[in-house]
Amino acid sequence: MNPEQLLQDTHIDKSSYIPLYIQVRDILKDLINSGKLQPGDQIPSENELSAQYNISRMTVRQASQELMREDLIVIRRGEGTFVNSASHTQMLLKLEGFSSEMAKLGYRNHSRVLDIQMIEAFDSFELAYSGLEKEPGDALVRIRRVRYVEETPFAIETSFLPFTIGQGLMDPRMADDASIYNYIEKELHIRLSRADHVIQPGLAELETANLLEIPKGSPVLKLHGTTFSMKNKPVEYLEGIYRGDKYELKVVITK
Amino acid sequence: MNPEQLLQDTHIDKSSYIPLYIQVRDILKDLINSGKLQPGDQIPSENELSAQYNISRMTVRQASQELMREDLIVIRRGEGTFVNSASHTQMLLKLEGFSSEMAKLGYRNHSRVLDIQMIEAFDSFELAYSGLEKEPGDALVRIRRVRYVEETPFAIETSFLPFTIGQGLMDPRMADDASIYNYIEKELHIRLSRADHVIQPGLAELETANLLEIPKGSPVLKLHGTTFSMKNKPVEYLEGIYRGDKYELKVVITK
DNA sequence: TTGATCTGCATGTATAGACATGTTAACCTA
DNA sequence: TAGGTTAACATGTCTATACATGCAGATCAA
Repeated sequence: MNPEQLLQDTHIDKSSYIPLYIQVRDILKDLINSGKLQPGDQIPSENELSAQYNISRMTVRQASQELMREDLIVIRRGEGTFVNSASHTQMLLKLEGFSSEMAKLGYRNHSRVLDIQMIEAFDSFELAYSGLEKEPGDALVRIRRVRYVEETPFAIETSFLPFTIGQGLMDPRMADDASIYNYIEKELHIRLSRADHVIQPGLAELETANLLEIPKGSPVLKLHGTTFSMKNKPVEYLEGIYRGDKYELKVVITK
Repeated sequence: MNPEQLLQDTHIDKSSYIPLYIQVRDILKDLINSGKLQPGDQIPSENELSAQYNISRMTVRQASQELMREDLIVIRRGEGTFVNSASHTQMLLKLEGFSSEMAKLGYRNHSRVLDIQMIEAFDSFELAYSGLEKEPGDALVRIRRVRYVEETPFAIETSFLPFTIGQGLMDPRMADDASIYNYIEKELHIRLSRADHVIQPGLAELETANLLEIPKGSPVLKLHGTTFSMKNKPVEYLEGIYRGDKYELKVVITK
């Protein structure tokens, strides 16, 4: 559908008390929600929209920036603006690395490496769901760590990395407190963009319980998901088990 | 500390390849993280900053808008811009109402009301943490519901509402499928803005397990928190228990 | 003293234009 | 044909300015 058809029944009211950028934002939102714009579709360019409604491009940008923050669209410089295909994602969680967050709050935290191994993809059942998209037999590096705040263990994290990324972490330089994300960003110069994770409740099994120093069967949060680079390549599949009594998910829900 | 002292050692580099608004953003971020600006402190006004660095006010605004989105500052029109006191909030979760979300995915869902009662504040231990800020003895309306997807129960939700808001829900019109949020927004014309929630894992107790049709001791997600109106008044305190096998938290983490 | 009004200052919205930079596809050339 | 260049177009950054609107404190009037 060309821009004229798409926007033909839309209009803005310059005399309205509703800000113009809100009106534009809502027009685009409606087009997406009504299905007239499908995931992946390109949205009329900023110049087209500003011409269509006779408003300045900066005003259009205010609208599209908001939609980008809401994850309804993705904006690609030089290319254009598109309806986000992951628009069924119901929830959005922003966070920083856990270490820096805890450090900011004044807690000392560190990790203890349980083991670092080279394994074959599909050794682990969950890899089938990992998004790492490895062929069977491809090499992966698996790192298992226990994470502590002060002297209390609060999580077990198992990272699966493609061999090209993980090999540098297999040598003895991989000290207990090395940050995998730091290594990927600072040493390999791969910039990370996002992670898709799923969080579920679970019960601590025996080995888990021992490592976390809690009774077997205690409630835990289980997390698994994939971290992606800026180029949208999966760089890590993570499984984490977090103590329910020491770890809670703080959440601010906004409309 | 006056603006001159505060900003005296800061500077921006107009010839840098780093965008000016990023430089300003990071200066302010540093002032906050270093403690030179304390929670509640007022940040130099947009005009002061634009004069200080000899950049346009729109560029300053780009910086402060980002910090606002990161929850580091609060901007109050007519008043000024201040360091956010709740800056320890680590995570941000966006979501829509569950019903509309499930409906969008094609699932039929409904609720069954267990009971609706008028109670006194602090009848429930958790109310002390609820943010409803009621005096002891103030009247509250408590609504307990079991929520179903198709014919399977997936959650028990207990809502505590201030009497002025909840009283309209106590009459028989409160059908099983009435949406509390719909009622508040459509009938009372109170617009909702955000909710602060905490999510933790737990184990299903006997009554819970029976209602959710799962074995006693099964893993569940426990949620509690407060929903706020646009005017920042708490309108609901919610406790929810979600089946771990039917409910998972889908999460997209972004930088 | 109380209440209403005014005023200064803060942020909110909007403009029209300039230049920078990333992406793609068409084109040209060896 | 393969490879490099260019042009068109997209978004990114930035300016200087204007007027609107919200808030708080000062001022004035009953």
